[in-house]
Parts: sequence; C-alpha cells; structure tokens
Amino acid sequence: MEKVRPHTLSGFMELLPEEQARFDQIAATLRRVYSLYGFTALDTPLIEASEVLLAKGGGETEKQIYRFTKGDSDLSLRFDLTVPLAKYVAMNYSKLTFPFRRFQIGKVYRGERAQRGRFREFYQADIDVIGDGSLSIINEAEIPSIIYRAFTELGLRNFVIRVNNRKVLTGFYEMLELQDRSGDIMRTVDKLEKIGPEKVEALLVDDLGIDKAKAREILDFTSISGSTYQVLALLEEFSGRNGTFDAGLSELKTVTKYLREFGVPEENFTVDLTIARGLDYYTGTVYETVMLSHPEVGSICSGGRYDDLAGYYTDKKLPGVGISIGLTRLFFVLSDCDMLSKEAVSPADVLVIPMTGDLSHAVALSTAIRGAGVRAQLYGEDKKFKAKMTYADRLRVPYVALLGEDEIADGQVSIKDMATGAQARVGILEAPGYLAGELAKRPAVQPIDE
RNA sequence: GUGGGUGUAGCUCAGUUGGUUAGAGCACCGGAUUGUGGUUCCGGGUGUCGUGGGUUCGAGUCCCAUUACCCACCCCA
Repeated sequence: MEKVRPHTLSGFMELLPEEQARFDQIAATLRRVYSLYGFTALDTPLIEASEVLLAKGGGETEKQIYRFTKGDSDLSLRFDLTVPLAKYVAMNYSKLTFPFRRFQIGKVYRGERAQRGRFREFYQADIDVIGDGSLSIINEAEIPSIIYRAFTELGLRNFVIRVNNRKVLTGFYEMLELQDRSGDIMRTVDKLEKIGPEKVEALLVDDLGIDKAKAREILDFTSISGSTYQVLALLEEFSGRNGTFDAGLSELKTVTKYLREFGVPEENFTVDLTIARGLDYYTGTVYETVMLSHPEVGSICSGGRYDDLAGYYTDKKLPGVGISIGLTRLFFVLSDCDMLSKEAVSPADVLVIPMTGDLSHAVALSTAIRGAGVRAQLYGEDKKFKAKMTYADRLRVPYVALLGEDEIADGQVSIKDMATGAQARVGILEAPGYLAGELAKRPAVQPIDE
C-alpha cells in the first residue's frame, strides 16, 4: 500500500520525549513564578469568531491570521493571547475582580513564513494586569520585574529588558511636527541595531520623505544611550516643549525607579529609545527582552501598557499592562546553544522488571512503590532479559527492581542502581521505603546558565 | 507576499569530465551473552538519489517544470 510520508508542517515544532520534559520544566517554572505574584490561570479557546479576533481590523494581523470557514461560521486561530484576554475581560466584566491579574500559557498561530527561531505555531506565556477605569503605574514596573525573576529562575543571566515609552517618542515627533508619520518612523528607527544609522537615515529621507535636518534630529535623539541615569538626564533637556513627551518621561522615570526597587539589577534593564515594536495597541511603557549572547534571534519577551484594548468590545475603560514570553522561541534558543539543563530526565524512577511468567508479584511491588511516592513503571513485555535492561537504559531510569524466581522465593527484590551498577537485595516490603530513601539522597539539580 | 539556496539510507553527508551492482560515519537490527544495560567484538544496507518531464547509447550527475525545506526581506515571540 502506498504510504503517506509522515511530516510536520514547516514552522510547527515537535519535540522528542526528553526535550518535551525539559520544555515542560520551563513552563512549570513560569507557572510557579507567575503564581507567586498573585496571577490566576486562564485558558481561552484556540479558535474564536473572526470578528472578535479581527475587531481592530486591517494591518498585519489580518494578513497573517489563520482564517477559515466551517459551515457558515467565519473562524480564526488566535494570533496572540492578549486580544482573547480583552474579549474575556469585556465579556466577564461583572464577574471579575479588578485589578484582574491573569497568566496564560498557550499556543498561538501566525501564518507567516517560518525561519530560524520563528514559528507558525508557538507558545506564549503571558501575564497581564487589567484595571477597571484606571491602573497604577506600579504595574508597569512590577511586570518586567516578574520577567526578571522568571528568567533568573530559569538560570538565565545574560539578558536585558529594554524599556521605552511610546509617549516619549510620539511627543518627540510632535515637536518635529511628524506625528502623522510616527508609526513609519518608529518602524524604521527600530532597524537601527540591524542596519546601522546611515541606512536608517537614508530610509527616513528617501523612503519616508523626511527632511535631512529632521532625520538627523531623529537619529541624534534615538541614539541617546548610556546608563539609565544618563539617558533620563539627556531626555530631560527636551522637557517643557510637549505635554505628551513630558508625561512619557515622567512615566519612564517612575518605572525605572520602581524596577530598581523590585530588585532588577541595572545590568538587566536599560532605557532604549529605539524599541517601539509590538502590536500597535501599546500606548505608554513598552518592553522588549533580548539575550545578549543571541541578539539575532530577536526579542524573546515583549509587552507594554495599553490604555484601551477592550475598547472594541465594551465602552468600559479597561487599561492594562502585560508582557509575553515567546516560550517556543526561548526554548529554541536555549536548545540551539546547548543551554538546556543537563539533568537526566526519565519518565520513572524505577523500572520493575519481572522475570517470571506470573506478573502478580511485580504488579503488587509496582503499586507498593508508587504508594511511597516513587514513580514506578512495570515492564510487562515478554522479552529477553537483555532487551528489558536496554529499555531501562534508554529511559535513563535510575533504578531497576528485578523480580526473579530466586527473589520471590526469598520474599526479596534486587534493586540495581543503573549508574553505578551496584545491586542490593532488599525485602520486598522494605523496597518502597528503600527506594524513596535512595532517591532522596540524590543531589539537587544545578540551574542552567550562560 | 518578494528574493536567494538546498533536496542522495532513520540522521549528517560523500559520490570524479555523464558510464556497469550508489557509498561513509552515526543510528538501527541480530549474535557473542536465553538473570544484567550503558563499553567491546562479529554480522546485517534498511535507498522510488524529492516528484514529473527532457537531452543522451547511458542521468544521482546536464536542462526545464514542480514540490518540500532552509535563509533573507516584510512583520514579529
């Protein structure tokens, strides 16, 4: 019979069991950290009505969204987790308690061409805080501090959370009377790091038709860099000329101040005037996080403040701030540069290997071992002994419990430590406690690092 | 959507100016060893050379088309 070639679509990631276990460890760490800050878990549908997801209309979303019809329904796969959140909050407004803090780890879909570190199906791990009518700026500092903590707990050190404020940028462009072009300009300036100032200037002048003098000013402005104190001091020189700018600068000062107080070290955050990306619903503070050792992969975490995201669904004013870790991309980078934990992962702590035809003793032993909280797997296949041991070895199971005729006759079981090869005969009733004790002695795992 | 590159074994790849039966390493399977894995030794090739067409006495090799993947742009986690 003609066989279908098994294949996975480009841009979709599929992992082997061991990789999947490491991926799940990372996701579990994120869940734990998010919970630690009082965020509640949320799950929303992968598929939504197109009119809901595309309420904003136009732009890249429309071009990249996976959209299809089923019967008369016009459906789409979610493109991020923020828009579904906005819908959810608008819909459940009366039942939620504000400020509403939720985290969500889920797959999202974008129909763009896949590339290194860019996927069509990928996980995002989001946290957002939504206020009712108003939302304190403290959240704009706390959210990135949670990201700092999450990355730190994953063992990462060499990353920087770049912070900017859209009001600072739009205020500046208003000073130059270029406010109508601010979107285009921001996108162009965003390329600074990639293509350099000369090319950016050329693009501004040639493609966007901006005066040479103004293009120069834009470049001078966006190339302001240095320590947070220095950047803020230099920005101060522009204050007093534009209300939006002044508001943005004030926010930037507050956010960086609290970021420090939340314990984020200076080397892990910076004010960067070139970043402005992300969906265009951001209205104030914006973030973008890069790994310094692998900037070419791009941002692994970004987000910001949005004042009116739920505006498409309700008249209620629901301002929010949120951030999204590109979990799949993060995992890809860690995996690609061999930065994943080297800790052996195995699906079980003990493999119970019966060597007699009657499996009753093995069943009882497996159950007893699990009763002691030790992960046990029963190997019940009728294979050669060698094959059973090979199986244990492949699974990287630390212990094997052998139950042969001799052991059963003596009411004992042979426990083999797979790493050392050492083997001990233990009374069958003592085996669960013995295994639990041996496993407890094992050293704790080291964190991954750069 | 635009531009470029690559398709040979499960994986990474070699394959001469076009020449007879397409190779290597790793992986895998079997045995040495039916109560001891990971090491060692012995044995085994598991293939529609992406697909379709063309040129030729002859195509893995040259040409065209197509398709898949990769890279870059756009955009973005």
